[in-house]
Amino acid sequence: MPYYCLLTASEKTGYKIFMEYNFRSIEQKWQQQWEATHAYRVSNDSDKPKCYVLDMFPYPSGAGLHVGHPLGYISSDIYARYKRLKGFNVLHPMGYDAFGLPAEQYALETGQHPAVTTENNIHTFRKQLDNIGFCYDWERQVKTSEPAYYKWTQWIFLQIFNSWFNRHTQKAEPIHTLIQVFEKEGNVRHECPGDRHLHFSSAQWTAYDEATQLNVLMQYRLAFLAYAEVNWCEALGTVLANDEVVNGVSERGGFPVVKKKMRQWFMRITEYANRLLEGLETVAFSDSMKEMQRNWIGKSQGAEIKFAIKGAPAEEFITVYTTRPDTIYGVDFMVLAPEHDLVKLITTPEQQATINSYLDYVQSRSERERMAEVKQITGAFTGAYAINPISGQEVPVWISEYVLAGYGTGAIMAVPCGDQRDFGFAKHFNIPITNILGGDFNGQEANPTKDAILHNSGPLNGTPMREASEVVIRELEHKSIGRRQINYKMRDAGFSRQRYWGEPFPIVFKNGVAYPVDEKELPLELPHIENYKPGPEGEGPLANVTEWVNIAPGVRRETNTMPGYAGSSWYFLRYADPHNTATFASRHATDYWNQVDVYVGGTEHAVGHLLYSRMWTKVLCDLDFIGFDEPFKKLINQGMIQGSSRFVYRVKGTNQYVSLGLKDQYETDRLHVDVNIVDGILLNTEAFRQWKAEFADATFLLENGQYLCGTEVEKMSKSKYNTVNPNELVEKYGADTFRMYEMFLGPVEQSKPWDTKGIEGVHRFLKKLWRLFYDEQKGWIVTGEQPAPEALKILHKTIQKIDYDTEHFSYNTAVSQFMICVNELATLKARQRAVLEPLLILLAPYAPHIAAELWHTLGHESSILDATYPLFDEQYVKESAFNYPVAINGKTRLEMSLPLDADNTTIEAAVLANEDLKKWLENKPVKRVIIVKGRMVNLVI
RNA sequence: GCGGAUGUGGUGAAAUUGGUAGACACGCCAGACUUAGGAUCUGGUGCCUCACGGUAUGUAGGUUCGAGUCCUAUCAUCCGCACCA
Repeated sequence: MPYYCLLTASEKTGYKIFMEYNFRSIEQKWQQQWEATHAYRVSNDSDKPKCYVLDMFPYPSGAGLHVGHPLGYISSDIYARYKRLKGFNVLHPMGYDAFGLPAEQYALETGQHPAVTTENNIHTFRKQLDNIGFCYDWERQVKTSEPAYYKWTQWIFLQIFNSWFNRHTQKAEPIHTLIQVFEKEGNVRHECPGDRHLHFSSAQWTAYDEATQLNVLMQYRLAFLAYAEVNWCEALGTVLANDEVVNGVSERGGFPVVKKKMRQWFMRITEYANRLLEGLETVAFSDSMKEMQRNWIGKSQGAEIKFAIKGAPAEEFITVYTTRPDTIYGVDFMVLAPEHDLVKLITTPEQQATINSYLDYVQSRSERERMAEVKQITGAFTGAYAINPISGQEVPVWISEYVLAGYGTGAIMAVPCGDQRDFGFAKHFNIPITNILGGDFNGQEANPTKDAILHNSGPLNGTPMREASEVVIRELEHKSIGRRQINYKMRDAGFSRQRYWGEPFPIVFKNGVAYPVDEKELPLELPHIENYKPGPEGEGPLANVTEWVNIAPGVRRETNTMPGYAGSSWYFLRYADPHNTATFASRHATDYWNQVDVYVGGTEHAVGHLLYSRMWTKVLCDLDFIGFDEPFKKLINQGMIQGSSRFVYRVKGTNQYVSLGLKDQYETDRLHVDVNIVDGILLNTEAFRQWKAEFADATFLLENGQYLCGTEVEKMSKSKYNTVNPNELVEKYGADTFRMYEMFLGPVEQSKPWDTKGIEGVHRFLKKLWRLFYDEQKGWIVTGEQPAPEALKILHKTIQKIDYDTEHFSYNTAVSQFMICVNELATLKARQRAVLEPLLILLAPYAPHIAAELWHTLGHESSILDATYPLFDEQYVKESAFNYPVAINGKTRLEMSLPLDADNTTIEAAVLANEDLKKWLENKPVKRVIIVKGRMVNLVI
């Protein structure tokens, strides 16, 4: 480590400078120092135990970082530094999820290439991150939009494309093993996941032409092509994301959006449903997080039942999935999803017009709306009747938007007495309701119980529902009109985007059949374009780059790109070996770093990113590229930092603004005002006038000489002017203060609104800490004396608490403990090195710069980053007596100091002998004495 | 609609997991030092009450010697729901 010129307090020059806590020069100095010495460089070879601490990498948006982002980053940084002090070799990398829609949208509006804006944004992010003093090993940075990175995204995609899921072994295997099976025995033992009704023998397989064979294989591949609906906006000529569609029209321009079927790539994640579910048992995610994933996967047990259609050909059935086969006699009608293939076939001529107009209506409805708006019951009768395969009863077939095509079979058997939505539907359309619950159904609402005795159920009458399911399933299977079925709510994950700014697929189509590009051709680079407009027929912009798309006559490249989660599904593996050009990461590196020990990020990724990356990890593990099948051992969810917006009230039609308390006397418009020109709720009126030209002539109606703003907690966003830039706070108070303040706000997992106000308290704490070392007049005041027992006591209490809290991510209480400790040491005037030195090590993960500075001034040549973490010693904190609260009937009345080793009899005697107690006892006899040793005494009278 | 989370002073919160509610801070009040204070230090600060005391953890019940913590019901707010990342 190069020696840095440091002025100590004893030197005459610069004497004054180091009297005060000058965070700016300290932080700058140490950041430069750490960079120059590569202090955060991490090696893949070490004798130390490893620890992998990872942040969810950010999408580098144009808005830059706001105070919400660093919350998780600071948490993980503290943990990483702490683990390093504890003797671990810690991998703590950072990178950018650099592909994405906003950059492309911005390109569309401004003509700037996404690669350029993304690079600019990354630059801004990096500057902001560097300010806060993180211990990232930047030599391992990844950017998902770089060819050197997405080469491996494409490569992994090809591995997934070239794999199938063997349900017998529950593992992915290379597709050639499946071909061998087909050649030997057809698909008798391997049900086709893409089309269950596909059956062929080995003879048939060998007779198929190549295109047919490839089509069949596509139905097995883990990355596959299928048709699915997208939000199609004719006017914009493009496919829209769900959040670009508002109330059935495009967010931009308000044009109508309809659903359109397009050929798309998918990940067959449903094959992994069970393993994703079981894997949850092996990871340390919060219960709520596991619950969310379980619900998303949505495993249910039930039966698939085929209902014949009256008057239709015998081979046509309405197949339904139900978790309640026991209610089969309660089926009063059937409901198909409006998109169901049978709708066209079974609708009677008389009902055709009704059905058509209903289908038009449904076209305009988003899936979200269809699920959410249940109060409004809609539907249409097809005119057809289905025949209950168990009871033989004929029931009408309806279509309704509350049945979704993507879930189950896209059709349900409706049991209104047991299902509230079915009940509402039946009531609304006057469909008679069969009561199979007897007295358990009141006719006013459905009763979804499983504990009733069946009525009106033919031979099942009198059977408890829980037993009936089994009976019905057996009969269905016996008659071949249904079967036991496990169903998952989870759907295969759409993996195509009709966009430019994403990874190109390494796929070419020859006469419409998909072929993988040779691995040697990777990376398949994204061609540079100037025009970001969509291609014909809703294809992505790449379709316009004809020279890139058309390779040879009849040979076209795939023009879709991969979605945002492609690059993020495996990036944690790349950090282990980021510069490898021969493979995505060497087996040596992934074996060494293995699973991420702690993963920190927001709950918004609860299902999407976490499930996809878990799936990719499982595939790579099955194919033996890595040695573990769960990527993240432990997950910490950081809460959202909400914005706290401020409002001014403009008198309608004027440029006059009235203070909060006076606004009701006027008719006003509420306007967001930049929180950065408001102190608490006091508006800086001068800054307001300068904020925007339109406010230059603003006049104010004040209360008590002040302008008070209204407040509201909202999402932190630029448009609400409630974002707070960490840079400004770091500039004003320093990175150490900022880091500790973010942690002081409350538990990491909890969401809370941002309020800058309290930061002063943390800053004062650091200044107070500084004054333990430096006196304004005397300068450096640390001594080598033996510390007082009180000082050692508070030190060791602090060691114990900080160690525990840091290990458990309880950083808010850790910061409090630092404050308590420093307050106490200041009161004790404790200046001894033996107390202050361990305290600095404890503090180093939280406030690394000030800790490093004082450490250095204490005379250490070696870095505090690798100091030895202090050990807690109980002898210093032992107490001999405890101040017992004495309660009567649970109400604390007085306190008594008693020796801690006193036994219950002694305590009881001492308490009952207390004179002050008399007035509380009101001469009533003590019925019972409850003593909790070392805690409290309670007398019951 | 489904799923998840959160409700404690004026504010952010703490509470060893069933045992003295409000630690630590912000803010506010009073005072000291100071040429000055947006520096620093001291004291106070849940609410009601002059006080004695009473009362208090979204609301309503319950279990318990004892409940912020456990149970039941209920209300409110926030987040996610598959093409934002």
